[in-house]
Amino acid sequence: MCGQTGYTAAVPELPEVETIVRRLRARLERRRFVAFRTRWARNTQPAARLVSAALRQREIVGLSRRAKFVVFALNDGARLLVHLRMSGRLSWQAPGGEADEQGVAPVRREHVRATWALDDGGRLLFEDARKFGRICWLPAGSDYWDADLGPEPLEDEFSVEALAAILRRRARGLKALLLDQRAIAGLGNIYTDEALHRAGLHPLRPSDTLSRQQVERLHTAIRDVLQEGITHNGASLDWVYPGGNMQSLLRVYGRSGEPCRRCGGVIQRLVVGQRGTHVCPACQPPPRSSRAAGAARAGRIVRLARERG
DNA sequence: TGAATTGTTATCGT
DNA sequence: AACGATAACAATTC
Repeated sequence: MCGQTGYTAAVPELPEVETIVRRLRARLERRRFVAFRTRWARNTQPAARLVSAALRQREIVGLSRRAKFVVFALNDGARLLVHLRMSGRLSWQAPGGEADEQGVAPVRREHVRATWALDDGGRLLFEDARKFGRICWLPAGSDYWDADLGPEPLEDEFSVEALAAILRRRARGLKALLLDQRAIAGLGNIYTDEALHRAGLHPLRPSDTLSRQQVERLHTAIRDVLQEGITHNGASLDWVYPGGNMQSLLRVYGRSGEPCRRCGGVIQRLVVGQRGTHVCPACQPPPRSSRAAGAARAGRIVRLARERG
């Protein structure tokens, strides 16, 4: 069970996208696109016929991940980006065969929004129940996209110093900052909650108030939880992203009402920036300001209850 | 049945 | 004016 919440979503974050890329790489690298079709034009930029023309006979020279984007590097220097957003999935279909399920949920034909035919007769399918996913073709040399993304947290450039500078530069709640792809690339709701719990930091803690030791703990927590996610092929919480094992290792996400695995306290669910947020109140003490705000809210609720009798 | 889910963008407030 | 917080929105599932 997931506490009081009836529905959870396993939106692909950095470890899930990395896993998808690794699974697809051998199937796609050195293949050529022979056709592209979209059944939901709004998800494709520029217009589908332009993308189709641009991709025809282009070879995929590299498949990689940047933030939560799947990146196809093409032999003319252009790049094709796929962002899965909330419910996107990419699956490979063998020549003349069924989709390569790898033992996971079957392709839902009605949710296939785009297809790429490959020169070996195989096909790449883009399924996306909620239609929030995006397909974007970038001409050679275009880097405006990359410029808006923060550092990759698993790369060497993401040092303790780099994180300290990011935290110091702005005075924001830690959760909002970690979710901001312009600050750090690749974290989503699950791994942000997990990293903050491991670091013993509250999601509302102002980012510019951390001690050096706390910055170090957060740095370690972010890298460890993402690396662990990749090692376990990501977290599978529902039909969106099957095939991973990380869900059984989560310490707070989706565990409201259950005991903290570190201290035994009860995991709580709050809403921070309109996002469901999971904390251990003992391991992640709220900042003074949020404690005061919480007390004021609680007082007001009590008063209202009294007034109503 | 409606609450829950994310990233982007527009708007509000300080 | 600049920046941070907040709301609205896309569409679907259970």
